[in-house]
Amino acid sequence: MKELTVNRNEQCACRCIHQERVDAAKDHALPARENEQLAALFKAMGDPNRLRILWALDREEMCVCDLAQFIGITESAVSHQLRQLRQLFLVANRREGPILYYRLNDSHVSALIHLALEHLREEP
Amino acid sequence: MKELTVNRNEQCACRCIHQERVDAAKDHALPARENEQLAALFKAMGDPNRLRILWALDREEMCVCDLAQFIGITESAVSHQLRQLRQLFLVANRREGPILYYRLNDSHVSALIHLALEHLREEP
DNA sequence: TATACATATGAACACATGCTCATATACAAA
DNA sequence: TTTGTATATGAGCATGTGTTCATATGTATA
Repeated sequence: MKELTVNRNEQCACRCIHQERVDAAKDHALPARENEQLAALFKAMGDPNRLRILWALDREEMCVCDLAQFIGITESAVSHQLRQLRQLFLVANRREGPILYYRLNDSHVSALIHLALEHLREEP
Repeated sequence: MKELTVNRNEQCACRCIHQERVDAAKDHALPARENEQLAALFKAMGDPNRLRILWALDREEMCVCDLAQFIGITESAVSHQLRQLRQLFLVANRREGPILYYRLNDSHVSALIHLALEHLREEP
């Protein structure tokens, strides 16, 4: 937090126009922790390769090397990305022998992607 | 694109298990351009301060210095973030004298946030 | 056990990002 | 025009991020 206008002494540091709006916004703000989690969720979906992974898994489950070949990056890179997605509960996996099959973890992820696509397709 | 197993000569460079899944994923993949735009949209929503801005504007329109005081960063920082959000059509503004009032640009943004919140609140 | 394969992990590096500061632009009133 | 206010923009910097490479872990088969 930083003061905004401190050129002369004894001047009000707040040059905000609508204090009541600021107060109302603070009252209705998301709890800090929830805000961070929500941002982390969107950020996770905000990388082109991670989004490709999610989009592909929305159709059918795939293993790491499938995804690597699909996207055109190393399996290591895919594995790193999948870890992020796992930690945020965006994807889950099941083991079948040595192979891990990844899938979307819940229907919200798919719904988020399709809703965002609607937004895109309405703009010029 | 990189070959994955090239230890011995004459070996197949593809060690992917399910070629048919890879092909199907490629068939159904989003066009590259749309994928980039979609990722950019989520990325824009994936920063804690930008998300605070969007959350606040979902209630009522606010000007730059309101937002700056609400969040606790400089007006310059808010302005930089608003530019990003503007360029992606997440927010719009209207001028009233010297003051610019910002608002959410369409209802999808609000819907996206609330849908994502549902996802959050279902996980442990 | 030994070998092969699928995946995970850690280190390192190039690049992107968000902030502040300084400065520019835009509008309104004197 | 001049002054004041609201916002925008560019530069610079510290931090974060995504990738690859090297290596470790885990599982099945010989």
